[in-house]
Amino acid sequence: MTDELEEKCGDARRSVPEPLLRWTGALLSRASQRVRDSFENRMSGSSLKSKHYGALILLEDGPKTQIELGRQLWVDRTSMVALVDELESSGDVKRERHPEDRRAYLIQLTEQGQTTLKRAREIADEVENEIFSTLSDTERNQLRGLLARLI
Amino acid sequence: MTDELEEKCGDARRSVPEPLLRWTGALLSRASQRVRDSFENRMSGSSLKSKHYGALILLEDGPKTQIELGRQLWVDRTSMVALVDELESSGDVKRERHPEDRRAYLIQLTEQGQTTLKRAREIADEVENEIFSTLSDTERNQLRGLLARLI
DNA sequence: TATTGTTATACTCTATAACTATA
DNA sequence: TATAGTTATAGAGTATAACAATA
Repeated sequence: MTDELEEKCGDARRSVPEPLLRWTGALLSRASQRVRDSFENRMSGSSLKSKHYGALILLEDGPKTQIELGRQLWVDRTSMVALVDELESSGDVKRERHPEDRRAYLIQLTEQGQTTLKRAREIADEVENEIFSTLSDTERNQLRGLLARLI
Repeated sequence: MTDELEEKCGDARRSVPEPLLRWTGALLSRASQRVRDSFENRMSGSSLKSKHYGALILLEDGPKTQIELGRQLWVDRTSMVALVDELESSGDVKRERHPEDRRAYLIQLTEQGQTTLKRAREIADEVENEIFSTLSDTERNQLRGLLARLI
């Protein structure tokens, strides 16, 4: 989003025009965009975008092949190459050969990746606090529960 | 999303990996993507995307300049040109000169645009019925209410 | 001087097709 | 034959900068 638009639409951003309120797709799209923008603004200076954050979260469970990571992130295998390249060049993950399948890599978190993940998680918490500031704790959990059920 | 991925991830799509469930950004992003994909798949054959649908909804209230439409849709004025071009060439809107400001156009729905809007709204209702099938009516309204409050 | 609409342009994101090396 | 990873490439989508006409 341009600064120009950011500035001009500062209010529009927080006020969805009434007719759009009835189209849940619009609500979801704005909410999603707001969270992503806020996260990436707060991470500025770092090259870590929300997709990278998602990858780090999934890798915390243990190493995964690019294909498996892509499946869980809903990212095409050809796009996974660049995603992992970026995480590797920032030092947050490394590619290790899969011991039982020489076609595949196992992507794993480095120590630095664990630090990055920790910081990103703090940022993500700040984002939620900002964006959900109008909701009570009960309502935040309600929202998460409802969203989890429709995916 | 590729057919290949669609096929392979048919389940993954509906099951967000547990660690991602805690990051609301991921939930919102998937839900938003699901609604948009479903809408655009059902509209296939037509060139109407969700942004166009949003524009038609807003124009139902009456004619608007491109800038005003862009503000409400959260679309840059340079991107509005193509968006309105597309709606105009499909015959759903027309550009009329603004009577009080000769720099501006007033974009207005054509009769065909009203028909298109009606059909798109039916599709959107189908999408909501599909995606919210796991939620009761009360829960659907709850979700919409919560989303509306955080935007 | 500022704003509306426009073009040219560039950058990101993501998808397709074709390749390699393995299985 | 099929799969993991890769490359090259092309198509959306969207941003920036600069311009003409008008305010």
